[in-house]
Amino acid sequence: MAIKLKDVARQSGYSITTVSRALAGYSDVNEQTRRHIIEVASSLGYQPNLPARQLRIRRTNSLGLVIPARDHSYSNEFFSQLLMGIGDAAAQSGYDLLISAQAPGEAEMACYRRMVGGNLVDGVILVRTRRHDERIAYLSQQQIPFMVFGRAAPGEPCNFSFIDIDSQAAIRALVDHFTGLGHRRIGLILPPEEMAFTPYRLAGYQEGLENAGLPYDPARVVTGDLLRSGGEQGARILLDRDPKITAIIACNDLMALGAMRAIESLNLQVGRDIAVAGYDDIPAAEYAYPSLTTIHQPIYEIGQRLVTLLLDQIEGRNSAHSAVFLPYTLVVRASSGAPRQEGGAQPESS
Amino acid sequence: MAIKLKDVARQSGYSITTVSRALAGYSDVNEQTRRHIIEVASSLGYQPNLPARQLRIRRTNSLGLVIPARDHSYSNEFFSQLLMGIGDAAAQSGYDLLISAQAPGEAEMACYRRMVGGNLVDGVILVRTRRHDERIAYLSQQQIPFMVFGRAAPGEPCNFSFIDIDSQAAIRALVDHFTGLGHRRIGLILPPEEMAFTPYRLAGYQEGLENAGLPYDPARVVTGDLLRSGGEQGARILLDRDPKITAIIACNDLMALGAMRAIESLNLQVGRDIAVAGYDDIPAAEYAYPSLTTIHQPIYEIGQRLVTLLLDQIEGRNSAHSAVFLPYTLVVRASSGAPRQEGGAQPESS
DNA sequence: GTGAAAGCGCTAACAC
DNA sequence: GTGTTAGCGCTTTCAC
Repeated sequence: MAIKLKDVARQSGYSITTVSRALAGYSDVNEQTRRHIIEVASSLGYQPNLPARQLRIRRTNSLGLVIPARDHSYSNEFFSQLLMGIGDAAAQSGYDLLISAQAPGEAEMACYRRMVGGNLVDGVILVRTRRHDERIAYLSQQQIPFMVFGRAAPGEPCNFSFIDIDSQAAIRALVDHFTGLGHRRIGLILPPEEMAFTPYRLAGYQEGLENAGLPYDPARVVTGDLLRSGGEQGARILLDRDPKITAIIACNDLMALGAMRAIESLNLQVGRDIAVAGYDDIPAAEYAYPSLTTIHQPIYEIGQRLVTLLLDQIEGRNSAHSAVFLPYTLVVRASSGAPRQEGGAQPESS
Repeated sequence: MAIKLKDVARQSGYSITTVSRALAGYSDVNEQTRRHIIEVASSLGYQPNLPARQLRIRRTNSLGLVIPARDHSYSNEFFSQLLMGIGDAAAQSGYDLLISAQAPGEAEMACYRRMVGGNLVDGVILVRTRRHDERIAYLSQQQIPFMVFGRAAPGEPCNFSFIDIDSQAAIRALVDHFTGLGHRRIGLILPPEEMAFTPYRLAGYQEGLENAGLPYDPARVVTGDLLRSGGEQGARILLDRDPKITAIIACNDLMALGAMRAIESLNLQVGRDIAVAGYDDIPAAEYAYPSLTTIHQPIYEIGQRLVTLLLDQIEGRNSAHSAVFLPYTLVVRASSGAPRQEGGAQPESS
């Protein structure tokens, strides 16, 4: 049997109450007494039973996080980096992480209900907002503190605290970059429809084209599944529709790698024949194909800030909704060369 | 106030006891009654208070995992891959993960004591065994189910359940590979002393040399910190001691990348002037420098199996200690070419 | 097949 | 400063 408060009480000659207060650091305990009690407790190797405490005080000192199960994982690298930021910040403030891997769907919602309704966590971090996000609706309704990475889709109410990157500006910057180099036929591989950030990225693409006086052609835009395979298929479709495309922007790095594979399999050379750009997902940029232009997001830092802001809510330091936007970085590598063919002057026809 | 058993009882007209049993799926409840109770419970949105249940039944349905804090993180990629395997397998069996990020040291031990002694977890997964591992000693003594990735150091008792890779054979295979290509001056960058697997890797290196009839020269061996910087420094030292080295084996991929950087900074070419090999840490091999020869471990699968075996212990399916060895794969890429210089026939002198 | 009651280990009124 | 006591919400004898 484990040592409990009662044992420390008996051994030290004080009551359970006094022992509890002494150990909790309350001020109304004689210093003498406290020292003695602490002494006894540590000599007995006392460890408080945490579920009992949690039941009593309705706090757990843990944060909930539901990550996508592998089969549906859009990008491991992204989540691991985020997780490290969240984990480090949480641990530094004395919080544990309660994690469950679930694919979107009913089991995922049940997981949130269990964590939140079951009093397992003091707050929740939610990643990758979806359109009409059921999870956010649930958390708001439960009035539990939570922080979100990613604002709501355009037109939807965004009455919750979040951190986001201006992905619209980021994609626009990529397009500007390419048009600046003379590219005029630029393809885009979008994330799935249901992701809240997808419309922002499309908007950024359109703005970039407009900046350069280029027309928007829906045939240059496809949707991928955020996996390598999605990028590969997407690039195939784009090049099939228009073999004269000179640059492809994928909305995450994994799809960009897939696009590169497709390009190579067509016996074209990435960076010479066709430029490719990605977006964040592989923060360890050093490992990535050096010919990939990409948008870098400070994912680790985002994880840390999510925790900081969440703890502000939990510990009552700030009740207002916060909307934080972090800066991105355009990382240009070898692949963003000028387009290969007939100059860039003449307007294109569809 | 959240709905509790009492509310469901009142609303359904049955006692708390019966409601509890009906919901728990006990057989001694009238089917009629059960249906009615379940109906009422779900209409009220009942969610059991988990800390209360945990207190009562002394089970939490979660598994503990302490990961290294970033500053001390040897390799994020490695841990994220492992985490995904662990997370998926745990979720599939209805377990959550309780995670804390801690650097080795006193706070780390306190974390284990809190999780285990505080009744927060039903079992623990421990990664990267150390020499005289205090964590393992603690867990054994507490008699809590736990699984370890990595056996004990040679000569130390290994009376706990673990999964491991035969890293001795793996390093030997790398050396065999290089000597087979004609390399005769092969450097080795070892992991830190305190890691339990370090001696196995050194032994594999020595065996490989012996296989080829080459002498073992301690000057060809250095220790790194498992980070990129450690590999860079290590390679510098090795090349400083003997500029004629034609191959370097780093004991993880990150150090291998560091070694490559050092080589390039000396205006040598990896794969032509000097061959480089790594070991596991970056499972997403596709992203890695294509000129890296490496040993691949099935890290995701190891994570899954760790959970499977841990649950066997927790749920009483198997009480015996298990020692599982999983196979590695030698992945040969561009860099393992033949040595650059004066042929491979003459024996080397130190 | 169902209910009354005890108790898991802790914290927090409240009394002294 | 310290002790008595109630009770957090659940499961589980035990009685009927």
